[in-house]
Amino acid sequence: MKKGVTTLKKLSKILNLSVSTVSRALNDHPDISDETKESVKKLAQSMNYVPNIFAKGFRKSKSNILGVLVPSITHYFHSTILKGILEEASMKGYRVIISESNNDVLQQTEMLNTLTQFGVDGILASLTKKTKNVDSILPVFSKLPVILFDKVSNKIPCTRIITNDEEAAYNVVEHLINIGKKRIAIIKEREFSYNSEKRYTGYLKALKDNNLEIDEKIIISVDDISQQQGKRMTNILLSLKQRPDAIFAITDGAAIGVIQTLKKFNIKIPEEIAVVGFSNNINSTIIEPTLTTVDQPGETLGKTAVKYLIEEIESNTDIVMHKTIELKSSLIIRDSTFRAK
Amino acid sequence: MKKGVTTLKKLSKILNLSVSTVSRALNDHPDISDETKESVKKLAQSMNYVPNIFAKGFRKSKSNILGVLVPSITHYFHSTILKGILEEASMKGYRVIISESNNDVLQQTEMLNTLTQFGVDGILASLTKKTKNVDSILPVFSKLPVILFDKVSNKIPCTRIITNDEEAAYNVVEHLINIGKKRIAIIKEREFSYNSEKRYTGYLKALKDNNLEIDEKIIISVDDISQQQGKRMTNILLSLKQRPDAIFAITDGAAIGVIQTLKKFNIKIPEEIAVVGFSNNINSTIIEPTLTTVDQPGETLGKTAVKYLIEEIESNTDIVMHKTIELKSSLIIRDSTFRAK
DNA sequence: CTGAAAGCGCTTACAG
DNA sequence: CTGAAAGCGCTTACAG
Repeated sequence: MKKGVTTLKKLSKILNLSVSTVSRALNDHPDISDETKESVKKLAQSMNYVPNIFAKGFRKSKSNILGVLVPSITHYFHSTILKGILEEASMKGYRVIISESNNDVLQQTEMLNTLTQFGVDGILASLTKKTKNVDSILPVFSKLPVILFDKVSNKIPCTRIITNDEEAAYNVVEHLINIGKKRIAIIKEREFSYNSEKRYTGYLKALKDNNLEIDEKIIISVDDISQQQGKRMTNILLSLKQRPDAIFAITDGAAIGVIQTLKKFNIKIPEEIAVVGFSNNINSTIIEPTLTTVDQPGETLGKTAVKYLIEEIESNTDIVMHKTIELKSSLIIRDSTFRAK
Repeated sequence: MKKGVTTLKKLSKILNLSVSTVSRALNDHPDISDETKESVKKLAQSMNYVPNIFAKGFRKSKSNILGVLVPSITHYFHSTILKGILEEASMKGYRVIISESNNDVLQQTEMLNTLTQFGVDGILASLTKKTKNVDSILPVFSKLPVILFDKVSNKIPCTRIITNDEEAAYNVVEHLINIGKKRIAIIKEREFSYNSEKRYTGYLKALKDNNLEIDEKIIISVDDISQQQGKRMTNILLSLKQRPDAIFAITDGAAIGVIQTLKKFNIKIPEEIAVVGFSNNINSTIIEPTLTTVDQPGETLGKTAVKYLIEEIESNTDIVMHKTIELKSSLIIRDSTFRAK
């Protein structure tokens, strides 16, 4: 530690007050006279007094640091969530430690443990896709407040902040029906993906509500959804006797692969086959035709998650009601389903 | 603090040893017998002992936390740098606090100060483009180790980690010359942007070395480089009597705007006008034609920055040699300059 | 309205 | 090889 650092002790000596009084004055304790407060604060200011965060944290066993765990920081949607988290946290006087699980279950467990032992006041986590077994991370949830966002699990008792994937997918399919499509394929993830399942449920529901046939042949599940897989699965769909007239890919990345393959075969988008993605990545306006997709409110999601987490941290009761907050996302219609003339 | 937490005191009581011995055993102090060490470690393990990071940090006035400041976390290149930072830091036993300046000079100063007072051991920062006056952030650099990366300033005495922008730009221009281009335009930022200036210097040098005319009319400077500006500036370039036969945009975003505008006017890329960007964003493979660009080693840059920062933090001398580390980036040739048949 | 004192959990110079 | 004790900078119950 640099010498010359201003401490309560130094201030108290100069002012001929006790350390306790100085501490209380700085913390606006009601017992202290306005006069004293003023003189203390003035001196503190002029001497650039900054409380030692570690002494403080140590004393109160509170760090004012939030831990955040995401699968990958370069994932665009997650980076917008992080933006919201940073902003809200900083407004509330909290700092944010970020870690990545790299979509690896082992790393995820390790990171959660390290965050915990690093003394964060609470954790905001988005799980890896492959998180089937939650046993190894469950203990963390009983040690400190943890809130899950986006990639959540319903095997874990905690507050969850998500977007209305089911409804959004329902709207996607209704939009496709509205533009005259009748044979709507979906490219989704095979299993364990909470979000994919929700979107699939919305898809099924919309088909049923509109009395459209549900055909297993155009319901495609892949292990790891990606642009590559989008391409590959489109080839499969095109090889069917009865081709679909629309393809709903569960992610923008896959939807872009779909478009690229359709273009390769000179299939007219959206006239022959319409395409919809999910997430409104930057890419979705670069691809031609521009991609109809679902815009998810990343920043708002991040901010909301922070609000609920801090509420839990600062609440005095031990009984916490776990809520599931669903934020509205919105359909963005672009050229891949409907071209304005 | 939860009750039931294992502390050194508890361990010492159970083992009938002093707290000091337990502490030393856990820290592998040479004075302690192997026997004692073993039994202490065993018990600590079985009781899930985790050192209180705040007591430790407080005691040693070291937090093992690095502060990172970037203009925007959603910026793709920076998010890859962050990935590298997180990985390297976690390997070295450090955690990372991330903040954004939102490209705002005031927020930048504030964030640097907060990081400092939050007791981070050192800071990694990438400055806002508009950082002309560094007076307000200079004090931070004398308080603790700070390393600048990517968006640096040479008005600040510190270690800098950057990519070889000048050389990379030189290579871009040489590549354009090699494919037969003679009238190469550049779209750059107006001022104060360290990176833009470097790239511009490389551009000028390559033209001179190849005896090509430097024509002010095709050297375009914009305030805030973006896709929009790329479009607008292309319109200007196309309105010239003597059109360029290649456009080098200082960022991928702008280059994409360039391509979109050229396509609007049915100009053949690269035959009539070739286009090059900078950074190798995800977008650069989505746009058609795919974009020739410069790939910058984001993760390596992040890791390197962490290495140098930790070296400074852990060095015992007060005299630190400030270095400037330049990492190699590489030209990625795609369809916007050269189409494989 | 103010102060003296204890204590948060750890490390480490000093002593043996 | 081990222990007693001091102290890091802060907050807060207790006393006046």
